[in-house]
Amino acid sequence: MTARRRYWLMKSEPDTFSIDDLARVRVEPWNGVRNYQARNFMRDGMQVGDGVLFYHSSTDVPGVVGTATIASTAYPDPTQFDPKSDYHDPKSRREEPRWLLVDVAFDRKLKRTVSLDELKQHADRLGEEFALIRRGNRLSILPVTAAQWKFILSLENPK
DNA sequence: GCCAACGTTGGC
DNA sequence: GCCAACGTTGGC
Repeated sequence: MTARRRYWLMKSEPDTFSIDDLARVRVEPWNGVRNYQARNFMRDGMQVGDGVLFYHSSTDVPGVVGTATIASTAYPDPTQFDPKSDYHDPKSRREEPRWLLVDVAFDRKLKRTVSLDELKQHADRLGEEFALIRRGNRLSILPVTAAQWKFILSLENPK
């Protein structure tokens, strides 16, 4: 039985891990997520084969820069147990890991950045409830509908 | 660098 | 279980 393909948006700071980094390594364990809502999306929502909009945050022009594919279901994030890691969580126990990750595989880099600014200009098409374009949104993983996915990628090609 | 938004922590 | 203080995210 195959679940219908779902779509997600995943943020990354390009100084830390960019779309070019993903293009180089091809598959990356998406470690460091320390937010329960984002974790739950990985744990309860993601399936192998789901589509990912790769988003650059905290940069000159924040926006969608590429696509990727979910390459594993969720499993424990090893960095939570590493005292030397920035992502170390001393309260997490191996018998009951608090934080999970999924593997993300490179798909392609967009021909240009579809900027946050542009997405905001199309709020009517994306829907007011689309969390990315709402003020104060800090969630690093968000669900995207099939219609949003299609529309955002259509913006890649200028008219 | 500033600051609004908002999730988390901890005292009560 | 409330909520103030604190820390982090992320756009600008």
